[in-house]
Amino acid sequence: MGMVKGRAVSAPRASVWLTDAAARTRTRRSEQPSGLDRERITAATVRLLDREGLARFSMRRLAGELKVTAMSVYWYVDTKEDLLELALDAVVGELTVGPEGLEGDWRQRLRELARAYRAMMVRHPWVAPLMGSYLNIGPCSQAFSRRMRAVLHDSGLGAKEQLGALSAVFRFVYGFGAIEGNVIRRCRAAGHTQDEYYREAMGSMARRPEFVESFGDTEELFGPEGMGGGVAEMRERDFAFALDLLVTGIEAMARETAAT
Amino acid sequence: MGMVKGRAVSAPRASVWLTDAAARTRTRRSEQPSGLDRERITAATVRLLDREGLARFSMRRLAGELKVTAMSVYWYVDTKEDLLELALDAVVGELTVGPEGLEGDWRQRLRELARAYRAMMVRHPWVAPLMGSYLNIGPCSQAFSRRMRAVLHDSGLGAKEQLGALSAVFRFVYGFGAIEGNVIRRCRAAGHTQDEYYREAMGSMARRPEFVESFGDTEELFGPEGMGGGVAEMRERDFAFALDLLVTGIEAMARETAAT
DNA sequence: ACCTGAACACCGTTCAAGT
DNA sequence: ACCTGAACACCGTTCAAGT
Repeated sequence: MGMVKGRAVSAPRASVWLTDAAARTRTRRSEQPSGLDRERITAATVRLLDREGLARFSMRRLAGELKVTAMSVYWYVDTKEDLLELALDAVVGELTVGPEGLEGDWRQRLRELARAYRAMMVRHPWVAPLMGSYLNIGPCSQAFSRRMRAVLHDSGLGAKEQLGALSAVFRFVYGFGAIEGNVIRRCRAAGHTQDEYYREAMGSMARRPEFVESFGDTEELFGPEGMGGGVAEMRERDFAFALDLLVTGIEAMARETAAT
Repeated sequence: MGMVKGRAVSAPRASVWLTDAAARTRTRRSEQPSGLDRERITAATVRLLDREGLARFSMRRLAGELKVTAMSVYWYVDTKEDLLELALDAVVGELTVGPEGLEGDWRQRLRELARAYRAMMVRHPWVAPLMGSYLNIGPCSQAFSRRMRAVLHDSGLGAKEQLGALSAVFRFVYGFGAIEGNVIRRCRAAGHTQDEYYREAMGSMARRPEFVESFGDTEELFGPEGMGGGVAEMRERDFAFALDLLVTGIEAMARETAAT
């Protein structure tokens, strides 16, 4: 318990998922007048975040969406942060592609999981900043992590290396999804397509001598050839390449493990 | 130009760095009464962000730090967003380790650049969320990117692959720095060390049956053996492993390039 | 047990006015 | 050219009160 400017501040919990069971049972136990419960609130949160983005999300707006007073929500959820953590785990729940992922070549399974993760981050551009802000230990996050560990178990890496690779894969995919989700968010805010946005930025840069000096001939890198079929495809190629890099790296490290 | 709830909203610029020269020249042109200019404002912003974090940063607090009215800052900077973008490029400027990085084995140079980048993100835990939010085309960001491209030029990859690898390396290091900077930020907010924080989270999880089921024996993964000398060292190992994975992957892909 | 209204201590930014 | 004060339209959250 600390004091900030005379206001009592209790140390924040690490995560909603670590609150005691009693607090978590604030789910519907009878027919509420408003029909509210945690699930419904979380769903509305996801809907609102998808529609208007993280910056415009507020407890008051959420309450409006639920046709209820802002303060009603606080009966089910302690803070805005907790609510966002719930929303985060909810969309990670979309990644349950089914248990068929448990067989087949580990390379292909890793590619599939990575692609699904990235696709989710692109579908929900507000996920990236949140993912970086929480512990990600909700039930759905854990289920996904378990699947990824199963894949790496089959890679031929040693037990210690599997943990290292798990962390590498996650941060790697996160890095991609975060940047990408962000550009999407910005474009949406500006009301442009990604290609327009990119062209505008490139145009502004080309008109500035420092930038040309720095990038050399920008046409070479970002012109029709370099860009191929637009920004989306360029990023697709980048991601595919990065995935190759990852798989190739794991294979090579696994050979080292096997050799010793 | 759009309308949101009757309020006129002009499409946001892509970046401070893409504003016209006239606007950027709002630097000191004479001795100001308050001694304000962009540089001083940016420096104060970095100081404040380091000390209190992104969440507590506000234009009003910054103004207080500068002993000036909140609105004075707006003479030099259009929006809070612009200011944060300036602060971001300023700390990337810390990465100028000198031109000696231009020779030597590309593997070692890549490792050095990656390590420096990560260290910077750990020094300034507010960088990660911002880095994901802007285009990162300030002069210092570009200088760093140029150095990284020089390194990859020497890796033996083809020209196209070099671009892919550049993106991979950046997103990769970003992923690491973001997660790590975040935990640091949370710990600081809670007034705990990272080890305390980690132990607490682990303790809470161990007391919950679902978690044990999910992670198996948590002691095995996170106990004294798995953790080694604390969280910091565990992350150090993870990062080192990931760096190996990256270098090994690039080497293998370069061999493929050479073979065809 | 659940929901509301009023209030507190904040925000970023605009705008008219001062020097 | 630079800086200020007052004001607008918001925030998250607390707290006492209602049903």
